[in-house]
Amino acid sequence: MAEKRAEILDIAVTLADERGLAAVSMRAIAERVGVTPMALYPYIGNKTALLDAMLGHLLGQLQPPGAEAAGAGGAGGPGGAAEERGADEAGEAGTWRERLGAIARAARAVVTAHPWAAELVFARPAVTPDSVRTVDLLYTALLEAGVAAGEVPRLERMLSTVVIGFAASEAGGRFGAAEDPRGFRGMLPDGTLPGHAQLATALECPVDWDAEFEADIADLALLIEAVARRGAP
Amino acid sequence: MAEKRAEILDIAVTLADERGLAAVSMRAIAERVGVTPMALYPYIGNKTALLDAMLGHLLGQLQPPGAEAAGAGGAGGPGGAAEERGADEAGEAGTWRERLGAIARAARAVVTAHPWAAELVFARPAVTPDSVRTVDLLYTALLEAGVAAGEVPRLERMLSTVVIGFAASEAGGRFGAAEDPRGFRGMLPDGTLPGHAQLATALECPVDWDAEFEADIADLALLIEAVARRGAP
DNA sequence: ACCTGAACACCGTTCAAGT
DNA sequence: ACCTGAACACCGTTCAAGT
Repeated sequence: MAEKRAEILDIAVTLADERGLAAVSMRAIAERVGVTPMALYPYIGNKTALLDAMLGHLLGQLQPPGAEAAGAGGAGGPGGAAEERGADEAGEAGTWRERLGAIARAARAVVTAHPWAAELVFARPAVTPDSVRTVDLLYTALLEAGVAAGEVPRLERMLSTVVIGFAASEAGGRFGAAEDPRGFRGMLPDGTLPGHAQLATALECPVDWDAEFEADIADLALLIEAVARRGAP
Repeated sequence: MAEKRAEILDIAVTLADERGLAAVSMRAIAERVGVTPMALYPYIGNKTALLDAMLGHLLGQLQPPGAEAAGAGGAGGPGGAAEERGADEAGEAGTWRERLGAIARAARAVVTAHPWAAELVFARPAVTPDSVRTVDLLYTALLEAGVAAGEVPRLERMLSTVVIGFAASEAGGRFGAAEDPRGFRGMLPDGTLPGHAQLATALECPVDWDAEFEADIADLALLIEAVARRGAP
């Protein structure tokens, strides 16, 4: 009963990894399962519920070691290495800075391994047990950093937004070929881009996205310390 | 020739505003235009190009006054009030803090007025002339704040990510009913959520999202100042 | 209890014809 | 130059049958 659901979910995730979210259709899943599309419905409800479950399946892998009990679908699947590295780093040891960094890196690694997740994550509240547990780890880290209780939930949302948004921008293409607007310089009505002009040399070298992510994490930690210093608002 | 394209785009945007992005089909647009679906292709290319153009149409309204020349589609459309308020605030006057805040509020207002934009914005680089101009305003503001040139593009991306991510989370539902996890407390394997427990009172009151957005903007300004103080890395 | 098959109301897009 | 109509290869989902 539950194994069949897990099998369907596993096949759906594999399909998304291989051919993108657009290729995840009831008909395509059914073909791989070896069954009629309609036979899927008792197990997954409908298409929206399937997408929810696929995202939940992924978020479950963001947890620190010890949290993942039995079950959780067929062993492995593609991209498993990145997830496990991420999950290992997201444990409860270390300073709040290390733990926040580990969770952030794990989240980015999951989206890198499963880019289709970026298309789903902004449309669903973090209400699964796995998500709530990750949020709890962030709450604990922020409290330990000295952030006032009244500011913790907001800061958690801002942190998550930066991390998820960064990963989604990478996976989706927003951090694309936009950084060399030289082709536009002449075609603007007023003809000038003063900011770009002042940054000409800085905009010429290609971006190291790993380094940028680390710099963003470091700056967020800086912000958290500043908020902690100022105390309750 | 160009008027027909503008008419098609306007109808597509109106359709998305009224019934969501999923309702924007070639067939539905064609019906409102009063034409066969195939008659649209010479004007818009294909579905992906249509979505690109729809987003571009919106981003054009994020510009400060003076930037919008003639053209730019049919006058008005639904939600015009919010956009115009946003556009008015995003001008070039004031301190860098005021200008950053104005651009951020304008961007959020656009997504609030057209929630479907949130589904598109992470998947497309900011390469249209309108987008590049907005990025240039952010560059200029960051330079004025004293941020080192080598850090400006990264900080611009982080800023945009927070603002776009916040708006997308609101519009998409990520900032949903997740803030009351009391129902989950008992169903977790280890049974405890220490972070949530410490925040019990803070998590009980409903969130004022306008205030949260303003607090996020203020904190980003704080971070910009800290980065400016530390100078080049 | 579990699955199938036909059907319904949709998609985006191609291609040959029309005027 | 601009548009139509039929067709192709898809969708998610309902519903009545099958075993």
